[in-house]
Amino acid sequence: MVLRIVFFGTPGFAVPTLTGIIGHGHEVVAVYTRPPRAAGRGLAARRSPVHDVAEKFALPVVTPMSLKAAGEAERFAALRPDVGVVVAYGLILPKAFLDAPANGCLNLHPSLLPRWRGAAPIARAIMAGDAEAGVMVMRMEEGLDSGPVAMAERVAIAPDVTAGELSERLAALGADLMVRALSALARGVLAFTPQADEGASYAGKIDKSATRIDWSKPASDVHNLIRGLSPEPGGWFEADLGKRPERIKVLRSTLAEGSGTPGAVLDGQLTVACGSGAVRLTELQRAGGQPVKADAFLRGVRKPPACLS
RNA sequence: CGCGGGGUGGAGCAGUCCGGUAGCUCGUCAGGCUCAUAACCUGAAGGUCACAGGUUCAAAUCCUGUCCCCGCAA
Repeated sequence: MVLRIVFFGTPGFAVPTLTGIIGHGHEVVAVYTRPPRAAGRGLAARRSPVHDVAEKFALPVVTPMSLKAAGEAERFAALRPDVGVVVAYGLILPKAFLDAPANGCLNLHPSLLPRWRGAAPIARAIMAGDAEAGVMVMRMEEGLDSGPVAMAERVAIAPDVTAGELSERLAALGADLMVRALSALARGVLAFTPQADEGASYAGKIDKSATRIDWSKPASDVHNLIRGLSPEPGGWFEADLGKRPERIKVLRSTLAEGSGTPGAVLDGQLTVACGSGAVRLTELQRAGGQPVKADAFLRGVRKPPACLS
């Protein structure tokens, strides 16, 4: 049975699921995505990754500023969807949207629910030092990411993996999971298990003020911050490399041996002392520059920094 | 027209203010040394200095315009 699907998604994370659904022959009758933002450096309005993909497949694209606006729920219901599929859309769906499709709305969420409900589950899981992450397909209800779960996939979080890498992996696994869930739904055999509320935690948005590296923290915390924020928005520190103090992002690091005053550079390989232990910075990005490996970074610096802040 | 940094052999950078031989640290290639090596020594190749005009005896450098990359902010 071919399902009539309305897809909701915005960033690159949602793209594999959209293309997966299309590839499995379902009828995507509309794609909702956040409107092009007057974002970017100059002013240029930029369309979302999902928007671009939807256009490539000549799918109708809908970009409401708000789903609460008059007529939006009616317009959605008029599409007569069998199911709504939501992946990192960026707007809360009002109850009228959740109830409109015959089978409700399914959401793909990249965490092991009930842990890390909310906005930034992948980054939060890494920053917290979790050993495991995952993706889940659940039926949406009014609570935030609290609906009953139908399918799940777990993955180990490797010691040095970055949020970007993990996100890519989960996006691919999640796309496959959602496709399977939709197949089961089409056959009428998709079953749901309620989430336990004990153990629930919330993954709040990443506050820019929390992206600065605090060298006085334990090395594991520093390392987890760096990789949890990599590549976006990026953990950073400040140092004077010869001209004036500049902001330097750290995209990649490893735990290392050593100790010293927090922020002190302990050797010629950018091993930096933390509150306890040390981390080695292996990929960095200067303001205005491209991300580079540590050796290239050091080659371009007049004097290697001795102390980071 | 939000603020700012940048484009210089394959990589990362200096040189630009104050015009006058294309530099540094690496990489690559060749040879040497070595039991051996990512180590060390010697040598070599590799560049329209983003693009287009202008000024000048002379432009990577000064002037004008264009393209592209990035940090911040939203």
